[in-house]
Parts: sequence; structure tokens; C-alpha cells
Amino acid sequence: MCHRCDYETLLEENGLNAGRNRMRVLEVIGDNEGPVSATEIHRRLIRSDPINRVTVYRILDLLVENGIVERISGEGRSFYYGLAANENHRPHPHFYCRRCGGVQCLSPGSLTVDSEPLLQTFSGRVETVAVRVVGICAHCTTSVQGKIS
Amino acid sequence: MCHRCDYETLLEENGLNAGRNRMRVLEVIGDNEGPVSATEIHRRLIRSDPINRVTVYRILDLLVENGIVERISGEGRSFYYGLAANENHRPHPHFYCRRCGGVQCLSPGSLTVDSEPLLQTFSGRVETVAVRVVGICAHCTTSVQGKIS
DNA sequence: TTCTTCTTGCAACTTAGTTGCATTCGGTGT
DNA sequence: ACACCGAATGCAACTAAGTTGCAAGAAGAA
Repeated sequence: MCHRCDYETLLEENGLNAGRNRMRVLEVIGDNEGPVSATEIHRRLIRSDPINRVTVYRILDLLVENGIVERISGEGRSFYYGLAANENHRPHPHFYCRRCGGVQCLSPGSLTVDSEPLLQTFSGRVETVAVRVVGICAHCTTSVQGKIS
Repeated sequence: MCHRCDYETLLEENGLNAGRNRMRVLEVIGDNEGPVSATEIHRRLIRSDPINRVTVYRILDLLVENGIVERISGEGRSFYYGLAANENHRPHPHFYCRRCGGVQCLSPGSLTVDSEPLLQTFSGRVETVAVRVVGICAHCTTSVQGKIS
């Protein structure tokens, strides 16, 4: 997703030292187009060098706490992780494929929401308004292989 | 959520016979304002009469398959269930409380989305466009009790 | 009643994530 | 070089939510 972000300074701006594993996790997230699950991040990391899955979870927690990475919940039971919005990345909606479970980023301008009426009437604190588009992704609509019958 | 829905006919319209447990599950979902988790549904049902949690899961699957109930994924790792949109219930956005994990229904008109630009450009199949508002619910903002320190 | 199908329960399993504790690693000071 | 300290990692065990296989029970049709 990003080759304009300097992960090292991103970490150090937040008072985290840029250890090897943190960098590796950020690279996987940043290189992927669209959010990735923790399991998938772990799977990719162990291909190059062994790392414990707990370590991955802990690094992800840390990055989310510090606002470097954004945790979004998919259609399934697991979380997905993407680079948080910053000056290089505007907030944008996500597309969730019902078939393969994958998540894609949509372009920031593709959907516009008018949340004024809500903000005027809602009695709690509204922090984010996210749009979630659900359907079947381009890949899954074309490749019908994988169906058993 | 609903006293205008006749669960019995709702089931039979879909070719499902209206057994006692199905009715009970639907009543819990319909009586609650806002979506409920499977665990919570189970918890409430066993108060009146024992029922196995697997049975609850299976009934929920069935209801979702038949479009009677809608499964939405919360901020956490569990699913929430609400009555699906029909002539009595317009589709509406949901509010997710970061603190207590609860989900509330918002009024259908409180947010409007313009999805035209997306529909013109997206190459997969778009089925639903849902708006998810995240923040702290009214109850959690006022009652700060529960914090340990 | 008997047969068949639908429904339920139980136990075991899976997936995703969490926690506690011990070990190791990277510095800092002496 | 040595000891020390906190941060980072790994391992094992645990939890929560959901799923699967199979056997037993209810309910309707013949």
C-alpha cells in the first residue's frame, strides 16, 4: 500500500524504537494492497525468518495503540490491519468479499457520507463513520472454480 | 425491536416450520432493541428453559440463510444478530460502542450515502453498503464507573 | 404403529486471540 | 570486561466463539 512511508521515522515519532520485527510487520502491512489479517502477517513473516505468533499479536496491538496501524473487523471472526490514515493516506472505505473473506481498500472519493443528521441527534460520542461495502470481489466473480458441485 | 412482525408466518413463508426454539430465538432477537450476540441469545434462553448453545447457533445459521435474520459483525470477535430488513424494517446504520462492545440501531435517515461513484467504477459485485458508526455510547460516556484505577 | 425426516444434545475440535512466566537481547553505567 | 535493567521474544497454557460428527429424541406421514 505504501512506499512513501518511512516506517522507521513513523515508529520513532511515536517513541517506539524501530526494532527488526516491528519493521517487518509494518512492511508486510504496508506492502499489501488492502488490510491483512494477523494470521496472514504471521504466515508471511515466518517464510523469511521465524517469529512467534504471539510476538506478531503484541506488535500489532502496539502499533494500533499508537495509531500507526488501523484495526478493522472483517466479515468473519478475525481482525484486519492496514496503515492508519495519515498525511499520505486519506481515510477510505473498504470492500469485503463474502466469498473469499478478503478485504480491499476503495478509493477515498468513491463514497460520500452525510453524517450531519446523526451528529445533531446522537447522544453518545461519535468517533468514526466507516462505510463497509459487502459483495463478491472481481476475482471471485470470474473464477467460479473452487465450488465442489 | 418488533411487535409488528408475526414470527410464525415469517418462518412459514420461508418453508420453515415454526418450532418452539426457533420462535424463542426470534423473540429474543426481535424484542431486543439492537442486534444481540449469539452468546447473549443463549444466555437469555436458558433462563426460561434449557437449550444447547449449538442449537442456538444452528437456528441462527438457518435464519440467516433464509434472510429472516441479519448477521452483522461487531467490533469484537463475535457476530450480532438482528431482524433482517423487510417491509416493517428499513435498512439502517449501526452504532458500535468501543467501550462496552454493544451495538445499537440508528434511525434509517440519520446517515445518507452516495454510492454512485463506486457502483460505476467497481469491478466486483456490490451487494450491500453499510455504514458503521464507532464511538462511545451514551451509557458508557456518563457512567465512568468500571474503571479500576 | 412403523417409517422417515427434522430437531436437538453432547463431546470433541478449530480458529483467533490472550495471559503468565521465563529467557534473551540491547543498551547504560562502572 | 562486568554487572544490571528494561524492553522484546518465545513457549505453553488458556479463553471465547463458533463448528462438526454422531447419536438420540420428537414429530409428521404412511
